[in-house]
Amino acid sequence: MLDPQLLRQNLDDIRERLESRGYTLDVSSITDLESRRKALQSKTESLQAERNEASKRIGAAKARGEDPQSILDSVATIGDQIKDFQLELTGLQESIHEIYSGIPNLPHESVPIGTDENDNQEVRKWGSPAKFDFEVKDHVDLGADLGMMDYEAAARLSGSRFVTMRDGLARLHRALAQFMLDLHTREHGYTETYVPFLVAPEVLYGTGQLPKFADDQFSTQDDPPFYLIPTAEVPLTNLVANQIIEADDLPMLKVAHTPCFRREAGSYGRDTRGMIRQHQFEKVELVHIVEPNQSYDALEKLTGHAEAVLQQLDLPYRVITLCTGDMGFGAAKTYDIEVWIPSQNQYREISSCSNCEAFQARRMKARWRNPESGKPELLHTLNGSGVAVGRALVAIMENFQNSDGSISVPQVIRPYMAGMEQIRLGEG
RNA sequence: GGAGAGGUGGCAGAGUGGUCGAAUGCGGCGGUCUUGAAAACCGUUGAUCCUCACGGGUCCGGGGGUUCGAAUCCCUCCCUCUCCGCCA
Repeated sequence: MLDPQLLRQNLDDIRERLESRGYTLDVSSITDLESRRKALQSKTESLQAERNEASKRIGAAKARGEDPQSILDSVATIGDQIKDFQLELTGLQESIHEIYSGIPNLPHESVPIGTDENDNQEVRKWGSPAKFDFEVKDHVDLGADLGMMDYEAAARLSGSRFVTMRDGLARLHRALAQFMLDLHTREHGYTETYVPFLVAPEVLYGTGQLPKFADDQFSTQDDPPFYLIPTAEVPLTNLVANQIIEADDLPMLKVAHTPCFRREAGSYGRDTRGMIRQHQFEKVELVHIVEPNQSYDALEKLTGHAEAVLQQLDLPYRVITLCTGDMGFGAAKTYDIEVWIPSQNQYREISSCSNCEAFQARRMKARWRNPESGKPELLHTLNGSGVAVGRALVAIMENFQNSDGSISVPQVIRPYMAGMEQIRLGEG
């Protein structure tokens, strides 16, 4: 959520800045609602003040043994009036809050203006795609030929966009997550964190998935429902919801390995083949909780930590800055890291690193005590994949495939697989 | 799932209808004393909304009710703890 004060005072300016991300702010209805709210609020509050004052006089009169009847008469109807006003005021405030909750974050000034992914800017490239002297297979064929990856079996259990794996591939998948966790905790200073995979609705509100993106989430039928986390960003970031963090405890760097669940509504027909886009996948997620003036430094560091994973795995990638039109709802600035996928002859997203500034913190009421002011102030939150495990598996399978259909295990992963150097047919 | 106890400021803990946003202690901050520190003593110390400001409103787990007035009474939901049952 944007700062309501800022919003009220700079409506036109903010409308203009949001225009760059393809969002049209309804200035006139906001102006209208706000002016009605303002009038009603001051009217209600002065009535409350009047009642409080009279009630005190009644108490004082009784204490002196006097008859308070005349004061009682004078406030006989005030309670009902207040109730009516409050009802209307609450309604107005809810409408305003609903509108504000649906407004995306303001892009940072360094974000390129653009409408879609074609306007994203490449920041840097690392490594160079390997040259193959044979016809490359995609990970689906590689996995099937090894007998270790079966989409039909998964479909019999759960329908489309699920996978089953066995033997070497299942193990490689697990090893990748272990490797990433160890790298981030041992070398990048993150605290390994275990979190719930089912969360309450207000938790999804805090990070911005609700109310606008309810259709993308899986939920249970309980009342209130539990939501299956679409990313560990949700529970990790919400750990500071409704908290006031001491300056000494910042920055907080958290890492978690979790399954992620997404409906993928609206992506029909996209990436239907293989593991790129699934209803269930695993991800190692990085979250930074920082004081505001550190957040852009933190974004560079966070992105670097995700890149380190790919560098150690020796996977070629590039980093791009998302343009205003391609950014997610809560982000002020986002770097995507894209890994080389040989079968598609292109780079595909494997990590997305965002600075949300105070956007999520305001929704979550996540604050820190600024030593300079002594007052609680909003934190800045950042998140990034470090990295998507399923897509890393795809990238390794395709980039490390050999002409005989076997897959070489990257050096850094071998200790996690009892020294195994290759995954090949008939060997578990 | 059953039975019981309980949710009050950073923490502990009083407060059962009226100047209670809340005693007291601890902690934090400032000061006196000290070469410095500790101890002792004094002072100070919740969050949030509206307002340029003055000032005012709201908050004692959430929601609702009774009342001129609710931390306090009633209803309801949630959570925590203890015991039993079940379970990994």
